[in-house]
Amino acid sequence: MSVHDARALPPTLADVAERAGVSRQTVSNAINNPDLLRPETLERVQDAIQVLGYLPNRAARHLRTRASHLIGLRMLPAQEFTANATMDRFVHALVEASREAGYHLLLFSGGPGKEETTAADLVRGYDDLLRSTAVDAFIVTDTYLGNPQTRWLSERRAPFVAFGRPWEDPDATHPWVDVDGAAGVALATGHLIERGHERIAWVGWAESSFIGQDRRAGWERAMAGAGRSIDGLAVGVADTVAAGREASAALLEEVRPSAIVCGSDTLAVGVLHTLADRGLHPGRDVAVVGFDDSQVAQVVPGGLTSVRQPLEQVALELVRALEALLAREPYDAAGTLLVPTLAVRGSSG
Amino acid sequence: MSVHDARALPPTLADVAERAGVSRQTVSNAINNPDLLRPETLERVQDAIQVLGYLPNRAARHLRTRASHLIGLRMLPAQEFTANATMDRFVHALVEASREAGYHLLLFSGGPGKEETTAADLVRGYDDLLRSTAVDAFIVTDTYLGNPQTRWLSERRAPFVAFGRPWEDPDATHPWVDVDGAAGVALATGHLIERGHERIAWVGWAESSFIGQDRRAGWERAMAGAGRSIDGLAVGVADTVAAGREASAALLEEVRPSAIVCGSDTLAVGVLHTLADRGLHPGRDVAVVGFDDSQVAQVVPGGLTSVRQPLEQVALELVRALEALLAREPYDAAGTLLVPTLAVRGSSG
DNA sequence: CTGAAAGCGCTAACAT
DNA sequence: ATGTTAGCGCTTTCAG
Repeated sequence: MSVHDARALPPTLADVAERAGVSRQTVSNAINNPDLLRPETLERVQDAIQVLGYLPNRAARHLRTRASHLIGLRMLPAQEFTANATMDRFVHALVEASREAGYHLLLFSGGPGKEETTAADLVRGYDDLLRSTAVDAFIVTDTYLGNPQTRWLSERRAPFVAFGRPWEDPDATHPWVDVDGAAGVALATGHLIERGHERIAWVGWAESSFIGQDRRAGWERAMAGAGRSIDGLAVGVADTVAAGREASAALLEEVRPSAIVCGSDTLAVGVLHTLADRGLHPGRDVAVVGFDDSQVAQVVPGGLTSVRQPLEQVALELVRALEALLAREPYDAAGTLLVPTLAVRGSSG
Repeated sequence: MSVHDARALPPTLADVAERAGVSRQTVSNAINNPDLLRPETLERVQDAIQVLGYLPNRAARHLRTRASHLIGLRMLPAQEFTANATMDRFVHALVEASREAGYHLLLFSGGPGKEETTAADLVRGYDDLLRSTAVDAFIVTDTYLGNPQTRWLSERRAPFVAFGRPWEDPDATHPWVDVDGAAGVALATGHLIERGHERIAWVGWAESSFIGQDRRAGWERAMAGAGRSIDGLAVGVADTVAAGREASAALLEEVRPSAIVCGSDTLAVGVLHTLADRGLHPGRDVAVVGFDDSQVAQVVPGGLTSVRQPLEQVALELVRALEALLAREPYDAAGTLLVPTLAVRGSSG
């Protein structure tokens, strides 16, 4: 690979054609339909491509084929710490997954500013990219916020796939991939039951979010499956460290659970604080499990056992769905539900 | 904003021109050189644009103007936790900053795989995007790895700006923005000195990285400025929690510092582990300061005081430099050094 | 199997 | 101040 001055214009099809002694379309065919060429010609063209370091001009190709090979992903402003970390891990996974499919990720941000957030503003970023034909499709991540994006994109018949179930709209027909939160929490709860815990409490979100309900359902299911009562063992609060701390303090006073399953690592960290306050040892005195396997779970003393979302797999499935969608191939499953794993660490014994 | 079927082709210049009763060029001028139009005509054209929901086709514009308005950013695979979190915060900031300048971020990933990492592989992503004219410029973040990117891009005369000083090549002429790690650590150390600490130890990286040396220099400078000896108070280890834990345990045995400044939050977490092991209270018995203001620093019980990089400002400066570069405007300063702040929490008293 | 012609949507350069 | 012409680099007809 020779060092080629980037200010000089890159070689074009015509340059390659001239060097190989063929016409431009033959070069085009060599790239897009190599089977059409006689092997001998093909090799000659490929040599020329190699020597010149030719790569098709994306703008020209995009203009002609109406395919940018770009996927739009909206980055929300920094949020609650656990949610953000998950998103960031997801972006990494997505970059890899889309690369293998020949796509690049185009990042854009929310509305025009924090001040006004009308319905139109909420979809502005999507709308602009769509109308300027900047991306081939979107990957939508914030389906749970109850915002109008998915519906708007559907109505507009814009190609997109979602990370997250269409909770509020069971009739939605777009492809989606989600992680089975209930299964993850059931896994965590089962793990604690196996370890002999009887009174396993739940500290989750107060907001009646679908995700929160889903995760809690996993705890209930596992408890019921083991014939355990859940009376007074559940509490719902805001998703903050302070709330987790207070809620767990009250639980320890009142129902004295031997283990606590949390709806998020944020809440679990709050529980760990409470244990520290009282000189209790996580895992020995009270077992604790979080959700999301954040960095905090990994470095906290002794480690925090946590449910880990298979984001790499989510990314892979999403890109696969997107490819099918853009190729107008029949898409067999509307939605895919992936099962998380449990990262077991000291806090569960 | 009417809901427009995205499968139908978006309106073009010609559509707007027809509706406004002008030529295509006039519409183009209305968008790019509105001053050339008579106010009356301009308004008519703008109305038509509004009604049709017209936005210029990016591929066509890109092809014609040779400007994609895309900035390439390479995402490295997940790394040590602190470094990753910083990168992710930076990406968020960059999305915002570039939006305001009319740019979007194009994410791409490292080499073709983990197996082979030849020199050519290391720049493959950059090379491909450059040759296919996919991006206008790059923002390079991993200048400290000693990899050939910056030099390669320079030789190739590809437009780029760097987050990070050209440590190894003082003759480099590309624009860069960096955070003054030494100043940050000096700030932290000064903070501890103010609080009356005499024996302030340093736990940093063993690897002779420039960044590590820079940060350590800040500690040395502050200590010297206050007339404190640093004899036996510095230790360099790998950037892991375990290493920070062991190093601090040894320090506490041998030189009994009253405060410990760390080269990273990772190391600081290790120090916190050691304190917990010995029943010591961070901030009361031994003060601890980290670097990077990671999420862990924020949620650890009592909180971890930490040096915070002004990444939002870094992003802003980088985009500003990039705009100047692409406009071939004179760039006054080759490099900009920004000063971090200190997020004070319980661990420093 | 290869080549010639047309055109994707836009803007730069030149007419008027 | 507005219109006309040409062409950015590519692929998709359609002929040979």
